[in-house]
Amino acid sequence: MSKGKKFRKIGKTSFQPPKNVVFSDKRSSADGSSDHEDGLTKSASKHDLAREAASLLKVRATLPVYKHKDSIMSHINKNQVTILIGETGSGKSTQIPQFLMENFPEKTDKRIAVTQPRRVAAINLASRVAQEYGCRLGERVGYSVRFDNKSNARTKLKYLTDGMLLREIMLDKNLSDYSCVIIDEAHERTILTDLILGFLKELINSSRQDLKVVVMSATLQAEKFSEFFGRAPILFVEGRKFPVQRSYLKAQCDDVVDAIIRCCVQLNQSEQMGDILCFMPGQEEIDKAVAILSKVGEHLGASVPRLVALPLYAALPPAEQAKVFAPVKGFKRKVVFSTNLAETSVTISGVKFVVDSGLRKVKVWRHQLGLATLLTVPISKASASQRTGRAGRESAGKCFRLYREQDYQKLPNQTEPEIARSEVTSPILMLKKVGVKDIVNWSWLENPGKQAILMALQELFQLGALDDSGKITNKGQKMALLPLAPHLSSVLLKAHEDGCLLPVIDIVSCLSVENLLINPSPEQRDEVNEKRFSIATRGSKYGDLVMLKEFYDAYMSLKSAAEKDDWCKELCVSKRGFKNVVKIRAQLLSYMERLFKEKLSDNEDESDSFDIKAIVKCFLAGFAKNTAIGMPDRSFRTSTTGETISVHPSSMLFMDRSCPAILYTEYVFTTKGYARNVSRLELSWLQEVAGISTVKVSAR
DNA sequence: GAGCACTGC
Repeated sequence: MSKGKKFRKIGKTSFQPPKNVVFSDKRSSADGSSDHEDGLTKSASKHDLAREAASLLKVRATLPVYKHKDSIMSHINKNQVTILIGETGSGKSTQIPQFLMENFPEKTDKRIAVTQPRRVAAINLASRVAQEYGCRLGERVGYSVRFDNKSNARTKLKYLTDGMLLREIMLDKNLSDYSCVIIDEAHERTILTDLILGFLKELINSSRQDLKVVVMSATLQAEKFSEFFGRAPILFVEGRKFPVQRSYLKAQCDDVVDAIIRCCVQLNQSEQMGDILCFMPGQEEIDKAVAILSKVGEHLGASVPRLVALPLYAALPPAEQAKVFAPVKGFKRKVVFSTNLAETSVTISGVKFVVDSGLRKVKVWRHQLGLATLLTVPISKASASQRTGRAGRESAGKCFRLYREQDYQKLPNQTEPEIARSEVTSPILMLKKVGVKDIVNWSWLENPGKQAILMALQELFQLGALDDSGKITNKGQKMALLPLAPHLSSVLLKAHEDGCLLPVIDIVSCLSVENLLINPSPEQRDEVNEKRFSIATRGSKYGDLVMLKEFYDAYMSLKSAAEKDDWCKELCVSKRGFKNVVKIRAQLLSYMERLFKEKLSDNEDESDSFDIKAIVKCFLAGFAKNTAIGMPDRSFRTSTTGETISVHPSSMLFMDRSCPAILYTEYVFTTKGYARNVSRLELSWLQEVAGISTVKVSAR
């Protein structure tokens, strides 16, 4: 069958989108906080809501998807599964769900789910659609993301993060609440969307033949989704974006930072006003580029705009991130040096020029070694096109690709799906939770491979989540319901068993937050380290897990928000991170109470009295394979493969030379093998929990 | 002896 045949192309539209409709993945700030305005005052009357909706209707009517409503809906109505390819600005994420709502009127008490890979997107889309629909957010139209649920029993249209829908699947594998599930941004191929698609396929072929599924994606990959769902029809709706002129390098460059700086300086002289967005692989290159460009900028003539260099990456404190969104005033040009963060998660207005290094950093899981490697690799064509598109959001733009056209041609079409290069213990525990027996032959959109699956099954067996026949255990059932990686879940369950849940739950909560401890700048480093050591008196000997507990206690002992803020600043700790820790802790505690149907006291006097050995042994239960033994030459060798591993410089134990052995929660290979979140281990502790069973489990 | 890309429950 020819590929063209299956493509039903719907409509063509011209440029000039009204600005306020291009908001599919827009976010106003980078702090990702869940606080937001829904744009409606609480006292807004029904009349006001209706009037606002009516005025928005004019804008909606100009959207490509809206114009082709009838033909799109007739396809969706006729087929159980539809693949909808909608380019940026087509309006698919806001309109299609509303069309479906009109279709499934009051008679059914079921809902429509729309999934998004990111929280902010789910929240923003829901509030926009509530406005268009003319209801208060959380009534007919709502959303549900972790820690923030604005939906009720009457909610018909619910935007959720895909993690949230997966949780719902864990609790009700038939999704009996829903009549229709829309998977948005499917092309991003996150592990969670891939899993949902697999579950949906199984469902519609068994107990839910009435369930309607729409897979929405921004770019191609349509064939893949269509084949997966038994040749579901593919609809294509053009979007509205401005043209972006692309140019390539004539000769290969060997220094990305140098090439990017040259490009920015040249562009600054020859091009009209407009901000620059540079895509770089990581923090190291970005910090370097910012420093160089700031210096170079001092020597620019008065006839060209001043260059304002700004970094952007996830580990950057929110206040620093916020700077990239502020427009620059006067005869100035903003130059943002960003990681992949600006490719999908964040939109910066004012960008007219994109400079693309063609590189990104990816974490690749080596299941045979049980370690993650962080690699700098060339991007895919799809990713290059996405980066380029960032120059055409508001007007025509230009993209400078710092590689040759022939090198572009050699790039893979699509980015490798995340699941193909990740640890699959958590996904497989989810499959086991919903009763999948044959994991290898499950309906994987991308099969992670037999070896990866076997390693994960063995891992889950060792954690006690599966029995020796591969069946999920009672413990495994509980682990699957905890919002944690299986290893951390098993730490928590062990802590409950050993009666030291409270201190361990504090530490696990801290470990659940990325970038909780910010890497201080070289100038601040000694001072900050000294302060951290003075607070973590026991952590300085016993390591990072104990340190996290001491930090948590210190943070909680502060009364006012101002004190907390100062404390965070002094110790270079993320204050948003710690707020999250507190939320996660409360959630974990309530989930544990529900799992064990008992009140787990939260008011006992636990401060200053935790038992370090007991705590570390709980972590040993979850991370038995993550131990290394000290060698006479003061290096460490992993107890599994005997490879050399170093304590990461961010660890409390980096300078320590006295540990007989170490336990760590993460093993990452960058320039060399590094252990992160390191704890001191006495050899006797290790022996007490040794004797790891090595019984093989089958893949069935 | 000196450093991790990005999400989500």
